[in-house]
Amino acid sequence: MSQFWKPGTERPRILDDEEGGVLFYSAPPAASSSSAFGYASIEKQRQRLPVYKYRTAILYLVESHSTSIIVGETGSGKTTQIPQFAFSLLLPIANLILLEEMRILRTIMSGSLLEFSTSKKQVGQMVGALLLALNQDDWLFSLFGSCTGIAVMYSLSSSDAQTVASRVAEEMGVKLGQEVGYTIRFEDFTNENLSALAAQSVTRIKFLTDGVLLREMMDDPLLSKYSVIMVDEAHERSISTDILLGLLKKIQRRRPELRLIISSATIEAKSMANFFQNSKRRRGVESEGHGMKVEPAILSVEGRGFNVQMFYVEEPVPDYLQAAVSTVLSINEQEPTGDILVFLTGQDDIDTAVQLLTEEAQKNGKPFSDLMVLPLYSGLSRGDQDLVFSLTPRGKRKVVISTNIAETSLTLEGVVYVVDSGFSKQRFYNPITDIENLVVTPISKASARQRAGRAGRVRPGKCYRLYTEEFYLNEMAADGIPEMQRSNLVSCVIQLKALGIDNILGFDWPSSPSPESMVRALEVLYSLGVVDDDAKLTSPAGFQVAEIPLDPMISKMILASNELGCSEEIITIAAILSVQSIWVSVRGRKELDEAKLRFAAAEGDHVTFLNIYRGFIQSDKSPKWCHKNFINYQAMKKVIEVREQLRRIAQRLGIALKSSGSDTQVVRKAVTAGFFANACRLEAYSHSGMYKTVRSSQEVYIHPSSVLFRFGRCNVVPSET
DNA sequence: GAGCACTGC
Repeated sequence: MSQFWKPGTERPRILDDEEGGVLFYSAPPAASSSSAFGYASIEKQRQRLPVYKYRTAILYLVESHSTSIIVGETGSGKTTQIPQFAFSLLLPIANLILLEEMRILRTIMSGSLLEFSTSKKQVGQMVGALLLALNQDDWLFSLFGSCTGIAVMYSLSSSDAQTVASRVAEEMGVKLGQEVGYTIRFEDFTNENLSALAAQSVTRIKFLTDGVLLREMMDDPLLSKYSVIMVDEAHERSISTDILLGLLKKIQRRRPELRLIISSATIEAKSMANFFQNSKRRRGVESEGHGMKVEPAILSVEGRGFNVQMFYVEEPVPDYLQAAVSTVLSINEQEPTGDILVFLTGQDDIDTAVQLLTEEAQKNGKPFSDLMVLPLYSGLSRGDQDLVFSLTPRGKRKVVISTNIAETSLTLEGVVYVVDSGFSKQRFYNPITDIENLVVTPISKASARQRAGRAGRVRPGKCYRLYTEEFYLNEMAADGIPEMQRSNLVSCVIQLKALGIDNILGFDWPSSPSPESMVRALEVLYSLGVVDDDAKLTSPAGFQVAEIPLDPMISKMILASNELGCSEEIITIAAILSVQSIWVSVRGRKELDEAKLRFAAAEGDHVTFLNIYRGFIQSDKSPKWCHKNFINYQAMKKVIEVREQLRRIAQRLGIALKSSGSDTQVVRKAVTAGFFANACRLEAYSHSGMYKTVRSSQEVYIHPSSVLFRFGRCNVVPSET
């Protein structure tokens, strides 16, 4: 069986890192063990992963610390292996725990964060002791005694959760959806039916997205089904990650037996440790009773990437786009084969660079004709994105020009050279004007390292940084600003409210958002009537809005459509608003504009969306129809999915599905009921089409992507009703 | 005349 440390044998050593505070574990490589699950070649692959030789160490840390922070670079194998390690701790319980006990335990553990009482905790310990008695040989099992023992890991994107889950299922030789499963927005591929326990096929390792885990907390605030929770890629610091980290810290106080594994990049590890350290001081004596270390453990696992040689420019470059293009050309001239990945900021830059390089290639003949230049950003159609993953033809060199989608979300094989502009587009939020902006901003050191690492996946690579070494060392921020501090917090605040966290300003965040943003979010929620004078969720509107997995302004619009009798239309609009864009991105704008005109409605974009949706349905959801009309087929498919989900939720909330037919006025009233906070007035005598917001007289203009941009500048925001 | 990247029972 597993090789974790037991009392009486030599204890693994934990060493202080010289750089201060970070603990490294020095472990002799584990002797290769025979696999319990066939698949020899897969087992060999597993053993080659750097994280594999830390197996004993990781098991030891997870047993003896309530929080373990694993610092692992890309390619270390932490995402697929650590859940399996944790699983081996849970396995014996799986065989012993009885159905009836599980049912009791669920009841015991499902109290809310606020209502959890001592007596319940005592029962939990009692059952824990019972399990311990069943396992006299192994003291470790008491640690997990009061749970059903499902290890969880949460992953950043839904496609990650899917691919990682199926990989892990394969490695363990089990069927996906049984012992190993995943849950993402539209797919629940798990088996949590307790009667499946007898058949041993109940899901014990579940991969899910942050959003799903947050939703699960609304029914089960203590996440009582899980005995180990692993938060993967915590350094990315998305809003959901930060909310989760704050909540998990709270849960730890109520469930000292819960084990957290946080996977993070090096630079963030210490601040993460500090965050979890603080909570335990307050907990004090209580945690000692469980025989666990109070301070979080940090373990560092090396990545499997190859060495990447760095190059910097000697002088700052005046134009990173030009610099990127000429760097690509000189790599192509001077360096041996290997694909090139260029990081720029956005679609505009990327299309320009692609055009420049393609022209250059045609102008110069060989060796430039061997270049295969491809753009990569999320707005591309599926087909165009797939080109990037196609094999590079023999004798060709692929040049992928990308946004930071290639930094974390997508991995390209075969890249040997990285050209890093040093910039990315980031969202910034101004709570005073209540406006979110995308701004080209210098990246952080953490991002720069991540980008460079992309060059070392297949063999030693080279990274060309279009900024000076001095800038990197002295001026670049170590980490990016957490999303929480750059965003509108309306959705975030209502989620916390729904979880029973009323003191938003006093919440223990990994990094606090500005009080202005939080106050602004509360203001909006108050004006929507979803929180009351005491900032508590109203009933039923507040609870209903929290139930709908959309921006509260959109949710309010859906509620309003019920009384106005246009819910069919409004859920269509809500579904379209929740996808990125239903238009394909085209370089030549003329055809796109003409296509838009075919659907454009004088009433504005929302009614235009309805026209498009109806057209799509009438075409029998035809991809051809989409292509003809410059509409993104993948996006429309998602609209159908989201709409179906919203329809179900609406029905559950008692919203009658009703169409207003050709009456668009009620539709506009419903839109206004949700979005009145954005109302603005056309300035009299303004020739530039300037509007001012009703709330704060902020200058605003119609966005060029709006149908109203071309249709003349009529004031389309209906007066409040 | 313009859209970094994700997510949601």
